[in-house]
Amino acid sequence: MQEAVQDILKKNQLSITGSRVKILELFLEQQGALAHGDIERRTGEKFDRVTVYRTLQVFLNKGIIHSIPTSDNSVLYALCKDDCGEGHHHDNHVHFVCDACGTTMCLDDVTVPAIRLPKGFKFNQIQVVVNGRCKDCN
Amino acid sequence: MQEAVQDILKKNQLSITGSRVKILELFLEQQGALAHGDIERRTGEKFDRVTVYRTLQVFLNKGIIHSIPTSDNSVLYALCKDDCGEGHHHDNHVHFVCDACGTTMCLDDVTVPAIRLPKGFKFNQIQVVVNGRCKDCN
DNA sequence: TAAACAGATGCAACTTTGTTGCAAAATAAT
DNA sequence: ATTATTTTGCAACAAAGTTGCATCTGTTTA
Ligand SMILES: [Mn+2]
Ligand SMILES: [Mn+2]
Ligand SMILES: [Zn+2]
Ligand SMILES: [Zn+2]
Repeated sequence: MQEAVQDILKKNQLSITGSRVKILELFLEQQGALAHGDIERRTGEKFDRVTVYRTLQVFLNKGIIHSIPTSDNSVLYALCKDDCGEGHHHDNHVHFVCDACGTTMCLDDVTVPAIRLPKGFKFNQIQVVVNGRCKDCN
Repeated sequence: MQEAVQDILKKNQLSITGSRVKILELFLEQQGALAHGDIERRTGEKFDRVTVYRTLQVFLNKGIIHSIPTSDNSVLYALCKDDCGEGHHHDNHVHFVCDACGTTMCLDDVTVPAIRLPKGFKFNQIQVVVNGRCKDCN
């Protein structure tokens, strides 16, 4: 775990600091997605709110995490698989939000389907967010 | 236009007030989606911010408008087609965000595709948001 | 290893966004 | 026209996010 964290930071040419290590650990030891608020709480308010914002921003830019849009206006973050890098995100998988337990997760094995757009439209990225009940809440 | 607005409000058993009429007009004379901020600006700050919030909330509940999640955390609203009602939304179409001009629109003719979820998952709603270039920005 | 450098952090102050209670005003019903 | 019901605006507040700047920490170099 410690190793994995350091690897990721080094690979992305980021200096190894307390907040980055701690926040990355949170993502690694968690299967679901995390909201900004979750992170603040689970770091035990050890870091300034501003630092958390900036750390997440850096991770986003480097392609270490990606953001997941939700219908209730909150932004969630989840780890990217290793083929994402600075600028390029290749997270073409479906996201699932459980209405019962609230968990939001990446369905890495469910790829987003092709969409036929009207004439003249060019697509760049397709986001699919599914609401429902996860396998633990049935 | 005036008639259409009154019809919609009456059909939904809403009293006809200045803010409701004005905000509904905005939606009718606009093809794209509107953010809360757009609405405040385009009503000329004529109504209190709180009133705009509450009006949008009422329209949402009644199924007059629906909300569109975007990757940058902002919530957009667009008119529902007439088969939506209190509680039930039937907006199973794809939403498109133009990276060039920023417009967000409903692609009413593009229905959301079926998604094969893993065993044990039950879906309720599927949101598809496509980024790219609209037909005016090519 | 120590000094120098670059980058990250915390703090304060601020902006923007959203919420709530309540009295006044507007709308609808009688 | 009077009454009853909703809606509105205000004020006060809470939550979320941003920015500049001085200080501190991690990294590099000698
Ligand atoms: Mn994901
Ligand atoms: Mn729509
Ligand atoms: Zn669940
Ligand atoms: Zn466009």
